[in-house]
Amino acid sequence: EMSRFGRSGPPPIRDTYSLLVLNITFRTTADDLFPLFDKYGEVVDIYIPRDRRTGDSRGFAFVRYKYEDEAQKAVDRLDGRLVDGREMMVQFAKYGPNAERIQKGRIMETVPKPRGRSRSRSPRRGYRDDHRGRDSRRRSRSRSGDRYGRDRYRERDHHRRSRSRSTSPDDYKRRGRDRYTDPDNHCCFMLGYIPYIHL
DNA sequence: GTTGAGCGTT
Repeated sequence: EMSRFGRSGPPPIRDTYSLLVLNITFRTTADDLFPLFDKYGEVVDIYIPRDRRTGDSRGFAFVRYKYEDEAQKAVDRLDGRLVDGREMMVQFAKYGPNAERIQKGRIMETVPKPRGRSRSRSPRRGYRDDHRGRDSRRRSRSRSGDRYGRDRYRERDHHRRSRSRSTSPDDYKRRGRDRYTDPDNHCCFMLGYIPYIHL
């Protein structure tokens, strides 16, 4: 919901190349980063981890590219770059969202090898559909720029909503519930007796 | 209105 590129969640993390961007300001957003990184290739996602409670940036970001050479170029050109008064560090990520080890910003294939039969059937993994050509890539890049604009608006909207969110009477009711007299908690009551049952 | 090593998403 925050700063997404596609419309249905983040793109699949496989077959993308993740860069870890360190030392950015706590107020630096994906909007600030996108134009910088977009210069060097097709950015498929930018994610800035935030504090779950406050929503504050944790001061770093993940920028994902579709192609390795473009990601590499971004590292070469953007590492050490001054952004909003701080020198950001750009490097290939080493761990995935679920702590998978990744190489060159890409998740290592954990796909079990089809042992034995029918080996070289499908195209090899290094395969890139470059047959689309440079032009289609340029065009899809501008389209993602448009989507990006919408997301940017939605991000602000989301921000407004969460700021204006206040404690409702329902919250007080929920909080005031006594867990020993609340009918909804009878199960917990009974569970407390289970250790004393001998069977 | 503050902070500063680090590896991520309903």
